[in-house]
Amino acid sequence: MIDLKYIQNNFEEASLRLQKKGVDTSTLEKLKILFSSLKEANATLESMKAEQNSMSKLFGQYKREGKDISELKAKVDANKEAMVPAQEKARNAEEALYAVALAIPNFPDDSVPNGADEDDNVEIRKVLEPRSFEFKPKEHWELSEINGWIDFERGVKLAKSRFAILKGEASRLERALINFFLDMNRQKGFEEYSVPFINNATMLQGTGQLPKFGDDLFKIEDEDLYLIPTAEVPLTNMYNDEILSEKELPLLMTGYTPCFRKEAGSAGRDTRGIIRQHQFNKVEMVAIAHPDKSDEVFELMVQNASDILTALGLPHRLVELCGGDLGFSAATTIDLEVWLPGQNQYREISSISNTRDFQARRAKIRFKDGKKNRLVHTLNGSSLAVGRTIVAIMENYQNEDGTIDIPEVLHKYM
RNA sequence: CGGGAGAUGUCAGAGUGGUCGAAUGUGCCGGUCUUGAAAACCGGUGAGGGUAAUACCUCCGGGGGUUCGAAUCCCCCUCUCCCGGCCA
Repeated sequence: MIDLKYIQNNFEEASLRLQKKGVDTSTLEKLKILFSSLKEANATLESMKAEQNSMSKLFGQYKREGKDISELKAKVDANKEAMVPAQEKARNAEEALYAVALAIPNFPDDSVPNGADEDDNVEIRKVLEPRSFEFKPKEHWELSEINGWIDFERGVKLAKSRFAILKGEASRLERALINFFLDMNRQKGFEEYSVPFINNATMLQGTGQLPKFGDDLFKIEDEDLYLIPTAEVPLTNMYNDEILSEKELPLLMTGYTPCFRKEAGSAGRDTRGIIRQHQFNKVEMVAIAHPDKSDEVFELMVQNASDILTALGLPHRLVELCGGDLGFSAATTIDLEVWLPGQNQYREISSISNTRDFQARRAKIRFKDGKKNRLVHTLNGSSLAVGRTIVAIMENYQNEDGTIDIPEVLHKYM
């Protein structure tokens, strides 16, 4: 969540910053009004409560002294009755405020480029030269057919569209990749975790998926539980509502999980192949960092993801997202896009974000800074999306007859 | 899924209607003592909101209720532990 006090005290600046992310001033205006009316309602209610408390204390005193309490009781009863509407007002004000506040995205960093959508993203650099083919490279679903790697039809039969089955060598490749990614992350200092794939609503709110993006989540029937859309949710929220000591920062975590997404609003996009599935595997990095150190950690994460692609011999580029393409919780994001010769384009394979204190404020993750408690910075990034890495290997390592070579670094894993 | 017990500050653990944001111990921070450390002794030490700073408000698993007043009484829920069932 964004800092409401900051909005109140620096409205113009806040409004300008959020415009980059497409939030219009009227929404912020509304938020500001709701915030002041909450403060006003609370002030009224609290002074009534204070009065009630002091009268109640007197009550006890009078009784002990054997004094007459009928007059006091009348006063106290009247005040109590008067408190009911004040209470109602304060509760409504709070509800109204959070309904708006929780749906406002994070401030983008000042360094984030302006822009409306992915066309305005800024390429930072390319890594590795795409190989030149003496034949027309095939797309991964064509290669799948030749090698019998992916069973789309039976995946759909088991669940529904956008589910698939990996078979034989493809399945073993997936397992190898997961292990390879985790090992690479561990070498960079990320501690490995195996976490629940189902989390409750509080945690989803902590990282920003709820309440606004509930439509993208698979919910467990009759339970306050959801299938996780990314390991970012459980890893970050491990420290939900905790106060850390400064010396344990930064916490660097990694974990493999399947991810479940409804892909609402993606109808018609990437319907062929396994680029966009309702269930996919991913190895994730999450960091909880001191606010002054989160930029360093961010660099480490970006470099690590890029190094993994390089080790696999996969050409890729780093792209800085513009304001309009930035995710809800992110203050800054760098995407890694891998070269797909079959598609003849770069496609997203990793997304690394610094959310600053946005998630920390929602999830109440703090650290002791001397005597004070301060919000941490949280960061997350894929290292990497497993399914898309398989696609990238298929297309980049294909031979003219459709067979696929396995990258050198993976040999010991298969 | 059925039966029983419980949920209080870092942890342990008192507290059954007002003087309780909460005894005591422990941990942590600071000090005295010491060449230094330990021990001993002294002091400090929960979270959120509010304020210029005080006041002040909220929080004893969560929600509701009784009462002038609730950690304490009542109801619902969640979780933990023990016993049984089921099961990788």
